[in-house]
Amino acid sequence: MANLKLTPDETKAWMGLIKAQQHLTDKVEDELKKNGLPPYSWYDVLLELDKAPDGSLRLNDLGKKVLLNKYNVTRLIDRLEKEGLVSRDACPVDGRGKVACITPKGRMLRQKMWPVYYSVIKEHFLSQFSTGQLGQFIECIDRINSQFKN
Amino acid sequence: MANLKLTPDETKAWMGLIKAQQHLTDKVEDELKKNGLPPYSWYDVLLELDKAPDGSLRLNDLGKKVLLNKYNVTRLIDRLEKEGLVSRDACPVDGRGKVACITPKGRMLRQKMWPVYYSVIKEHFLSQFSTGQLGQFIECIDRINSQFKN
DNA sequence: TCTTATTGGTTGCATATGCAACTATAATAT
DNA sequence: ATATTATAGTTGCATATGCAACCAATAAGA
Repeated sequence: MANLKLTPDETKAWMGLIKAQQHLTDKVEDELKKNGLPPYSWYDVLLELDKAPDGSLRLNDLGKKVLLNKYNVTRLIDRLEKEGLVSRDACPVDGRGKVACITPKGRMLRQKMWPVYYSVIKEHFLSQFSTGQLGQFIECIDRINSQFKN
Repeated sequence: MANLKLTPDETKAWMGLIKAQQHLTDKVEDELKKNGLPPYSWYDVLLELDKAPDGSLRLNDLGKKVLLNKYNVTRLIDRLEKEGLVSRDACPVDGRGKVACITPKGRMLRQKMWPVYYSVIKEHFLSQFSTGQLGQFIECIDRINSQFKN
């Protein structure tokens, strides 16, 4: 059994990350709501679809991109479909599959959400970095994330 | 109206942060579950209470520390109370207030959760930093968080 | 003091999420 | 080909969260 203790710096780094992300995403949700816009999760999938060729992705692949498990993808797509932001079509190459396809209305909503989202990123996140720091930060973050690619 | 564009690096930093934190907290929840332990949110409040003098805090203050709004604090404390991990007492100095007080059972549970939590932090977070980087990282994160201290 | 506004906390109802079971199709094995 | 197993997606039920309304007590104003 190992030491089981974190140094003060280690604690600061970890707790800091948790709280930072919580503050930031709270702020994003807050601003979206204040502007009468849907939650961030909607933006997240609309963006992935918007970027995808043909504006469509299989639910499964979409789930991996936005880090949602399958039942939550199903239901999120339910809601978006109900609002006419995506359509849900049969997958041509796999009889089990479904693809979500972003509609023009969906693309427009994403565009409308972006400025609000953008301003939070700019004001509360990017503004806190000096020029060199951003690169450093990316390096750390990438290392962490690379563990989770598969 | 400004530019509304992020550079590739800015995007990487932001999206990286979001995904990193999502991966890491998913992993924490995962490991806790795998070990038959309650969710992270329980740990978070048990820790704050454990650190507090007398092991107790006003619900309101607790909420600020764990970044939960009041109704969620009420309900989280409901659940912890039901399990005998905290008691909910009247606040001596304010007739409106309530304090949550951690029980011995609560302290023990926190201790039991710690190694599981610790190992995720160690293995998936700290292990990714070279020595100098941690300090850099803290600096960035602190800047971000300092905006939100009221 | 008496009235009004604020604050701390709780609750009902609507929505969102987790879990396990289920259907249908596809991939693998014999 | 047939049987088995795995994968994609959905659904019912239980739990958790958000929102607005609420109660009770303190604080602020006239």
